[in-house]
Amino acid sequence: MRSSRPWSTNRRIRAVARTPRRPQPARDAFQKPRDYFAEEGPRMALSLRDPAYPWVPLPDDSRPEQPIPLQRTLSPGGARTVPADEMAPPRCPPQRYSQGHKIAVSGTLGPVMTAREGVTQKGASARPTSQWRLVSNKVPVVQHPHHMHPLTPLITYSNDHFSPASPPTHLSPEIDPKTGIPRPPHPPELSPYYPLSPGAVGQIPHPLGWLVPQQGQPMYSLPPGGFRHPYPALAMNASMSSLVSSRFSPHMVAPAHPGLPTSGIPHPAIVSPIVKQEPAPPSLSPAVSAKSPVTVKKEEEKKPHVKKPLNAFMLYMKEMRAKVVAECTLKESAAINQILGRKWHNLSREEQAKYYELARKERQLHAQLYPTWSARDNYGKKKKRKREKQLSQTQSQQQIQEAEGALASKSKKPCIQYLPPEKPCDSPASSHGSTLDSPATPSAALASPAAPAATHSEQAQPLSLTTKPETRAQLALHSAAFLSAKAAASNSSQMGGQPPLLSRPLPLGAMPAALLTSPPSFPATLHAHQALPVLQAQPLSLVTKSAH
DNA sequence: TTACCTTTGAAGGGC
DNA sequence: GCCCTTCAAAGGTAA
Repeated sequence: MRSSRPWSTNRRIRAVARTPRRPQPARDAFQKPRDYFAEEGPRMALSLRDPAYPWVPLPDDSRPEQPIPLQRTLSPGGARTVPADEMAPPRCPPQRYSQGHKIAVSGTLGPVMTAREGVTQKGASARPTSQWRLVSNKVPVVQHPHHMHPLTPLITYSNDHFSPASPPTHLSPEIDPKTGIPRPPHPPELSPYYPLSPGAVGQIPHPLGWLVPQQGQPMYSLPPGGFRHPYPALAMNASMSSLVSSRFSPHMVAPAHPGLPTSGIPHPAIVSPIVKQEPAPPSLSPAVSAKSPVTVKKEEEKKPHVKKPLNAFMLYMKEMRAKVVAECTLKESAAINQILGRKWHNLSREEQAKYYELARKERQLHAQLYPTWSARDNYGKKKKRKREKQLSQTQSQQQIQEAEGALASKSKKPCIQYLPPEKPCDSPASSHGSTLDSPATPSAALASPAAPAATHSEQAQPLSLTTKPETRAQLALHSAAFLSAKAAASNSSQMGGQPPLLSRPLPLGAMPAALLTSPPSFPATLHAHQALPVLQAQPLSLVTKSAH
């Protein structure tokens, strides 16, 4: 059982995977409220407006995994200037990516991240206790036919991310996001995501009023006593009600017990290959336990697929995807996700905190609705080729070098990076002119990726930039290809007429840095110690990886 | 038809 | 406690 590690612990893990362990700094130095991400019920009342809510003020460069533009320096109080993503829309890659090619960067990661990690782990248990799990049953439900996130309409914050000038297409009640065909207007009093019949729902205050007081208008409702909370000790507050009424709406969850009300509205987090209603989990049935393995397996296949609760970034993606798509006329999720990843990093901590809080509530509610559910339950639901892919990402250095050898053969198809190398979306250049904004990454350390980080302080860790088969020259060419007319015009106009960074010839030696879209955030498919020696002299080590 | 791509975060298990 | 793996969303693309 692990505690949640909300601040990119896994990202750190990805980034510094297989890097030599370094002495960890005192963790108290960067502690944020240790129970901020705790999932105990009483702590849910913690408000974002609570002065005690924000993290212990950290200088931006203390969070190396998140490159923060220089003009978006956070004051100790959390005030910020205009974020980059508010200054310029995402620059859209003019060309689609080439599947099978990837550029990944592992950022310099300092001790702060580890400190946070330790804090979160020590702060509080992030998951329901075993007692919880013993109490309730898995709720058999059916999958909601619509794939729209029910939380999305709820997380409409006041900033521009949540109140775009033009509603995303998927939020528009008039245009079908997939077909583009106008669709009948949706009753304003009902959520566009759930065609709940007016008679089936009542009126409740906006669940996220603590976040968006101006949107405290009723959205959904619960029938009086319609939802029996399985955990009386965890009385739902308004936020909880919001989630219950939306993503984990009891109306969408078939009751685990006959006494519970039924609505017939499927749970959005449930995926079931076949619409079914099982009276009880097979594992709990003695009859089932006596069944043959084949039967059990079949029933296992029939079990509803309770999906994982969305994390903060997923919530953010669902919220912003349509906006990015609208701005970029890009529909490929891989490219969109890259943009969103950058935008995510460019969010202020306050903005991210909203999503972390939402995600925390989602997890909490999910744990309450499915106390017996485990993330492990969904293991194997997806095909295993992905696992093979990930294994290839963590292959040995020798294998990587072999892949690099294959790279040299140039036998692979050209790669088009999704994002333009620099400032593709909103990240302004650093003051030192480098497009790589990695505050905690001294260039000296970058220049010697293979060197132990300790030589440059504990904060320095080598960056590595990995790509799938592609030469650096190809990368340079492809980078230039990012200069679409639209992106160029957009950036030119929004950057005071300055030409886009990539519109200028890019020296080959500068490619690694220029290719960085969100340096510390990229998965560490390869690492510094795996970099080719020839690349270690570069500000960032550029390593290639063969396509699988 | 289905897996892959891409992103970050959470969770679980191994060691 | 660290490290690794898997999955969550999404939609075009490739196999």
